[in-house]
Amino acid sequence: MSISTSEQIKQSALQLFAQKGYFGTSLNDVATKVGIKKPSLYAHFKNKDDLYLSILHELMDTFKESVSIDSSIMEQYSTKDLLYLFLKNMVDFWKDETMGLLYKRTLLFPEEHFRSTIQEQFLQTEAHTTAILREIMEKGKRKQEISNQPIEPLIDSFYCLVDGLFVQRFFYPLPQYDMKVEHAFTHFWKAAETGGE
Amino acid sequence: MSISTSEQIKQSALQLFAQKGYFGTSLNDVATKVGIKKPSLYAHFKNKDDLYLSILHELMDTFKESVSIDSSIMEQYSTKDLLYLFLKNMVDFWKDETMGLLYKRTLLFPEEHFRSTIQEQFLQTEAHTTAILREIMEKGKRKQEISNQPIEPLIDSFYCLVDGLFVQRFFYPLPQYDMKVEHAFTHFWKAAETGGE
DNA sequence: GTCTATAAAAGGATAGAC
DNA sequence: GTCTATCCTTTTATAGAC
Repeated sequence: MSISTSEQIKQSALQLFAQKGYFGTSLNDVATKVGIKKPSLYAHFKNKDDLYLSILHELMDTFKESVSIDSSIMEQYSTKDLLYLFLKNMVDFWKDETMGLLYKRTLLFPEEHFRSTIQEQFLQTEAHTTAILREIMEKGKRKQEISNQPIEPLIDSFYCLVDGLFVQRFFYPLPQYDMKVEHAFTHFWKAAETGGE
Repeated sequence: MSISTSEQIKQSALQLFAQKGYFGTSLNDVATKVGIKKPSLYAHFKNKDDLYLSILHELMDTFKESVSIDSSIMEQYSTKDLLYLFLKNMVDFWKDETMGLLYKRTLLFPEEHFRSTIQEQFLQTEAHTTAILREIMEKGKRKQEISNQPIEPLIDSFYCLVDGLFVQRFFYPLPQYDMKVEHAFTHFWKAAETGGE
């Protein structure tokens, strides 16, 4: 048994929305890519908005899952490794040419029509990631792997690092980019760890 | 004498393209915003692409001009002040709700149709900014205001800072954002200056 | 230069046969 | 579920009067 048509539609639409945006993508484009005719789409989705929103919804879920850290790993790893893992999870998600690209496009330039819906979803997602980040850092302070400083500025600082890498993925080819990630994280950790100034 | 219709069209279109993108903006939207009828636009521009490209072209010119540094200032200011001025010039450009926004949108998500044209323009612009940056830093090394290290990684590092702030302007309201800029630059300079590690 | 009228094409969406 | 045919609307673009 192979992949369902609904799933094929979502995958094709995801790619097109990511590359060309909501208005840049027509239902005809989607249908052609799947290999069916435009009206057949309506057997699977109410309309274009329904298709778009269902993709966005899955996207957010996938992102949250991607950056989550298993509790057993949370126990075993050092704070530095946890932070690096967390950053890598995000970065790997953005490396994806489809999901990562749509995530970026949607976050930075939400379609005006459902801006509030999108914003709400992102706030939830951000709350989720911030909770993980805070947990890692608080544990790091307890274990004295992170120097004794307030946590909020550290989180801010981490997000700044994250945002820079978020954009740089647009510009640099992969091996070069991976090195930037490495360097940036090293720099960040230097200022966070116990003994760092 | 007041502003010409052509100019009004370009200003209105600039705002709309920035906020809603190329495909999200119809010529009807533009005409309505200007207060004329759609066909009147064609007395000023060949077609939609012509209007869009002429706006992009001006945008790049304005950006280049914004980040340029007068030679007399180049002589007088310290390296630290020059770098800060240079960063502020870019950041101020992105603060603009219209030009800055269109710049970001175009750079990150160029319309597929003229992707190559756009990319070419950005490469020229980047060459321009990099030249300024290199000039500042080389002078800084000669004057021993910057520690004796290779310049390329320093430029990379500066661009990383720039990219992070580029994105963060989407998320933070102005007074908060200005503080982020301040902090991020301070952090950058610490690692660059003579005596910094 | 700006308008009305209109063409020509594309996009979203539905009806109904198979 | 998928197709053809069709509808309605929007969009880009042109023709021609004023």
